[in-house]
Amino acid sequence: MASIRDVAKAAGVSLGTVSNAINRPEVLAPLTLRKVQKVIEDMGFVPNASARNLRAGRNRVIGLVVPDISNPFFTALAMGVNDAAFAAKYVVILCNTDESTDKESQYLEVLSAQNVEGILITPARETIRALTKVTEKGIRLALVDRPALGLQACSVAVNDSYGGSLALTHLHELGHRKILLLTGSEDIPQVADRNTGIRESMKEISANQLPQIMELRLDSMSASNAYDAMMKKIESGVDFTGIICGNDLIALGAIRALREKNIAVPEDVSVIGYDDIDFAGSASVPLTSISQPAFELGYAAAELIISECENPERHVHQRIEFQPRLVVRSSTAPTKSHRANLRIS
Amino acid sequence: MASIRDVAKAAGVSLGTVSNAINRPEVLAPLTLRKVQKVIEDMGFVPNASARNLRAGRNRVIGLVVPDISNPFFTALAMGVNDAAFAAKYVVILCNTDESTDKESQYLEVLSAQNVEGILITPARETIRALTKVTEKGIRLALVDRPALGLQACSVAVNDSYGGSLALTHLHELGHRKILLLTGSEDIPQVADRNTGIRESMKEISANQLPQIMELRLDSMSASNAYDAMMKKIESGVDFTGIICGNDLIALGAIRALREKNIAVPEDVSVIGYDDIDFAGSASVPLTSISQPAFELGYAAAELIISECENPERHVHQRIEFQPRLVVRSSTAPTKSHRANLRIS
DNA sequence: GACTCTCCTTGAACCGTTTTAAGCAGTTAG
DNA sequence: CTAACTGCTTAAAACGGTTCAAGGAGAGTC
Repeated sequence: MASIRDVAKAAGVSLGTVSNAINRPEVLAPLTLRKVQKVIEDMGFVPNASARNLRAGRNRVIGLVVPDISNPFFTALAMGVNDAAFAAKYVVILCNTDESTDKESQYLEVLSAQNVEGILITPARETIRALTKVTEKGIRLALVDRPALGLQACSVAVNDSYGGSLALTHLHELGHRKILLLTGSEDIPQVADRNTGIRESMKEISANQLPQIMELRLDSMSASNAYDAMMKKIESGVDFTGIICGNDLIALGAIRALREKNIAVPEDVSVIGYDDIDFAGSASVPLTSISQPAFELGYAAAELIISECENPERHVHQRIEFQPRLVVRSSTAPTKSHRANLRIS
Repeated sequence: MASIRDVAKAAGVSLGTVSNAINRPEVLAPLTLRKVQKVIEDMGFVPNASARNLRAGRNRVIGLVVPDISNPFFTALAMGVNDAAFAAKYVVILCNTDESTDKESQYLEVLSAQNVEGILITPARETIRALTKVTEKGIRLALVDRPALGLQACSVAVNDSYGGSLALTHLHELGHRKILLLTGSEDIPQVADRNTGIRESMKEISANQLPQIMELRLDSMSASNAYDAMMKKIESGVDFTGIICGNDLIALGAIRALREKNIAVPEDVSVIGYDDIDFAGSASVPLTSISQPAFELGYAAAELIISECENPERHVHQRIEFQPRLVVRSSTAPTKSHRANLRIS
C-alpha cells in the first residue's frame, strides 16, 4: 500500500506538498500540483482514513442506531439517512439494537470508540444518561422520531399526537362510535403520544357523538401477535365497528383474524393502520393508514447532523417536525347506520 | 477527551502499561491491572479507534453492499451481518446501491478509503473489475448470494436452482399442468438460476404429465407492478392454474389482482412466492413460499470474512451453500381434476 | 556477595496523515 | 543596497495508540 511518502518521493517533492495537493490545491504552483496529481493517479494512491482522522479529528462517519431495522418504517428511515450521507460523502454505520437497552449502550460505546462524528438515534426509552455521556465525548447527536428531552441536540420527529387525532377523526366522521385501540405498550413514546392525540380530539367532539374507546395492548407490535389477540377478542364478542392499530403489521394481522371469523372489512368493521408501509397499498384489503415520511425523516436528520459536523460554530440546534398524513384506501368505510343517516339527510 | 496518556498519569504508570492493560491483561501484575482498570473505568476512557487502526493496520470495520435494503430479504440479511459483526466486536458500514452500478463503484471507493477490513457484497451484475481492484488494495472480499466467479474470495449463496425446482415440483404434485412464471429479468442471476432449476426438474417428469410453462417478465419485482401485469393478463384469459412468482411481493400483488377478478386463491389458481418474507405467513391468504435463510446467509458471510480478517494466513476461501425450503401455507392447493383423481384412486 | 532467572514495567520508535512556522528565492519599494 | 513583501515549499511537530527491546527489582542458586 502506497503512502503519502512514496508519492512524495516519486514526485520529487516533500510530503507536505503532497498533502497540500490533496487538501488545498489552491496553495500550490499549478505545475507542482499537476505533477503530484499525476503521480497520485498513477500509483492509485488513496489516503489512509485512519491517519487522516487521527490527525484531523474528522472521519466523515456517522452512526445510526435504530430499534428494529426489519420494521419497514426504520428501513425507509435508514435509506434516507444513507442517501443524505452518501450525497455529502459521509458513511453510515448501522446499529440495530433489537429494542435492547443493553445492546444500545454497547453500540454507543463502539461508536464512540470508532470516533464517529455524529450519532443519529431513536433511543429505546429514556437512555438520556448514556446519551449525555456520548455528547461529553464531543460526538454530536440528533434524536430521530423522539423529542430531545432536555438534551443539547437536534431532533427530527413526526407529530404523533396529530397522527392519533387524524385516525380518530377519520373513524368518527365515518360514524364509528365504538372503537378498539389495538396497540403496543404506553412505554413507547409514539404510542403514548398518539393516545394523547386521540384524547385531545375527543374533546372537540360534542358529547352526544362521543365515541367509546376500548384498549387492547400487545406485548409486541407484530402481525402474528395481533392475529392471536384479535382471534381471542372476536370470540368474546365484537362490540366495536372500528379499529385503530399501532402499525400496519398489526392492522394486517387483525384483518386476517376478522376475515377468518367471517367479519367483512370494511363493511362490518373498519381498520386503520399506521406508518403506511410500502406494502399497505397492495395488501389484499388495501389499508387505510397514517403515512409517516420515514425516508424524509431520515434524510432530514442526516442533513442536520452533517451540517452540524461541517460547521459546528455556526450551528444552532433545531427541531424539525413532520406532519403525518391520512391515506384513505379500502379498509375503512362508513358504518351501516351512518350510511342510512346520509341517505336520509 | 481522555487519552491513554491521561490514564497513565492518573494511574501512576507508563503509557505502555495502560496499553497492556487493555490488550494483553495477562502480562500485567494483577494488582497493577486492577489499578489501571479502575482508572479507565472512572475516566470513562475509550481507546481511539483511528490511532489503534493506524498503528495496528486493523479497524474492525466491514462494509456491506446490497442492491436494495428495503427488500425484506436484504433487510434480514443485513440483520444477520450486523449480529455476527456485533458478536465479534466489529462494526458494519451499510451501503445501499439502489441497483446502480455507479453507486456501487463509488461506495467501493469510499469503503477502501475508510480502510475497511473486508467487504460483503451482492454485486449488481458482473462488477468483477471493480472488485479485483479492491482486493488488490488488500481488502478482503466475500460474495453474498452470488458465486465467486473466478474471484479469490469466499462466497455464501442459496441454491437457487434447487429453489426453482422445489416450486415447480410442488405445483406439479398438486396436479398443475399449466403454470405461469411471473418473475423479473433473466439478467438477475437468481432469476436465471431458478429458471434453470425449473427446466432441470421438468426433465424428471414423464412426458404425459409435462406441464406447460408460460413466462411473464416484470421490469421491477414489486407488488404494484405485479398487480398491473396480472390484471392485464387475466383480461386476456386465464389459461393457467398455478403461478410461480419471483418473490413474495409479486405473489401478493398477483393475488390481489386475482381476488379483484373473482378468481379464488387457491381454489381456482395456486400461487407460490419466493423468499418467505416475515409477512408471508400473516397475509390475508397465507403464502406458500420458498424460504431462504436470509438472516443465516448474512450471519455466515460475516463470520466468514471476520475469520479471514482475524486469521489471514490460516484462512482458505470457501463456498457455503444454503438450501432453500418449501413452506406450504394456504395459497396453493390441488387442482380440481387432481382432487377428483385422488378420490377415484 | 555475585550471578542468573523471572516477572513486570518502561521508554522510545513508529503508523500515515495534517498543520504550522520557518525558509528560500524573486520582486518591489524606499 | 537594504528592507519588506509575495508566493511556494519544506521540515518538524503533533494526533493516540501498539509494540518491543531494554531495564529494574526480587528470588533463587552457588
